[in-house]
Amino acid sequence: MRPVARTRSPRGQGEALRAEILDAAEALLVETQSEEAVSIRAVAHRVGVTPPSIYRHFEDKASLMFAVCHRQFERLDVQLRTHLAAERDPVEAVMACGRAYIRFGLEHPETYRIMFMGHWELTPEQYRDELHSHSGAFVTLVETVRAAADAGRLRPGVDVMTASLSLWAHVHGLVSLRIAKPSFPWPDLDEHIDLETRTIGAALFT
Amino acid sequence: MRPVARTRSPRGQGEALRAEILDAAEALLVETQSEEAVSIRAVAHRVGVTPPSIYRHFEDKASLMFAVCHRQFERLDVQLRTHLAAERDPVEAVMACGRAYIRFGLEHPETYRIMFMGHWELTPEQYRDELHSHSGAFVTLVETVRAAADAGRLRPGVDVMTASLSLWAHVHGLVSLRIAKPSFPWPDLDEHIDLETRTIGAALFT
DNA sequence: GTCGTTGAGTAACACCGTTACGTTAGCGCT
DNA sequence: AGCGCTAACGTAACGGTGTTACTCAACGAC
Repeated sequence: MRPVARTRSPRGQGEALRAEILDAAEALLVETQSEEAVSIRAVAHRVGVTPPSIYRHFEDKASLMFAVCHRQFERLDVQLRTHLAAERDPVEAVMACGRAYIRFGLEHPETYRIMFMGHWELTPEQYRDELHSHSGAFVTLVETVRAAADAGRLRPGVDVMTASLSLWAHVHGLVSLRIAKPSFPWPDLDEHIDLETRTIGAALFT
Repeated sequence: MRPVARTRSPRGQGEALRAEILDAAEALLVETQSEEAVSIRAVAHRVGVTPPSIYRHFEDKASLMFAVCHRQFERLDVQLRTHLAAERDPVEAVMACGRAYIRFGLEHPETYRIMFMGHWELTPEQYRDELHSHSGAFVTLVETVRAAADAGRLRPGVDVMTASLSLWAHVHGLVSLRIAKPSFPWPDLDEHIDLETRTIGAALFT
């Protein structure tokens, strides 16, 4: 019945299974693009282990899913900073940041859905991680906006935090709507991205 | 075991139970503000009926949840048109529309979450309803924006559809972020609404 | 009064997350 | 070398979920 032969981890290497579980859960999520397909049992079966063994490494299913998404969002931050470094104009950098964010969200729809549309009963320590998680990307955004502000490109009467929140709301709105309502007659993605970034950009920067 | 006495519906009134189920499901959703609390069994128990009886009136759980949310969103459209009629300035009407949308979303967080953040395997007929559902509110928005455009208040280079999509994305982004991340240090709600509507308003209208 | 149809119940399936508890293997220590 | 403790898992089961096949009862028409 066990699909994958798995030899038990040596004494100190109990953490090895944790990594395998995380990989399996992420692979399952990416393949199926469905949260409910990532059941404890499915993950355990994939790793070649029994369901209860998962609980030695993750407190519950929410913790597991959170860890999976958390890891993917760390990659978002990396991706953001990469696209960011390529731009010289500070406002263009903000826009590149937004475009990269949108692309990431639409390329990982189920991950994005779980992170931003799931409802979590967060434990205090998860709360800290969660804040740090999307804060990673958000802080990157704020820094980029601040750079634009320092260059005097922010419209008068707009402060850094306000601009960042507006950008986040707008960009997240675009991503989550397109994920949630794929049946809607959306404009072409590239045009849509261009349109929205220009709209919000014009409202906030000079 | 049955908590509520329920006499069987007479011959032609089979639809009566459907309404009771809908009411019970909605009440359960509003009270608990939790989708998973609204189980088929919980709804059936509340109505005073056995779980399989639900399936005579709803194809599956998704259909039931959809019907519940659909009904609440019809009320959004009514609410929107009410707030709308109170404004004389066409741009102010758009802003009032946005503010009402935001308030509705934040006052019905779980409903909003299910409608815009759940993932549906929609049947073709549900697809039609779904399109019509949020289209109800969206069409209202488009009409309002068109009125502003007719009054020559739209910024040059911005068409009605573009403006409507931007507004929707921005407003939905604000709502869904505040619902999804209640732990984030958000600004005061009234200030936040005012800020965002002014930002997006300035970008689209004159 | 019979009969068919409509409205609902019974029992069960497969799956889920989760837990209490049993088992095995390896490192440290005497 | 051998004992023992403990880390690393497995077994079995509980309560809950959505869903379905089948059964039953009541009512209206003939």
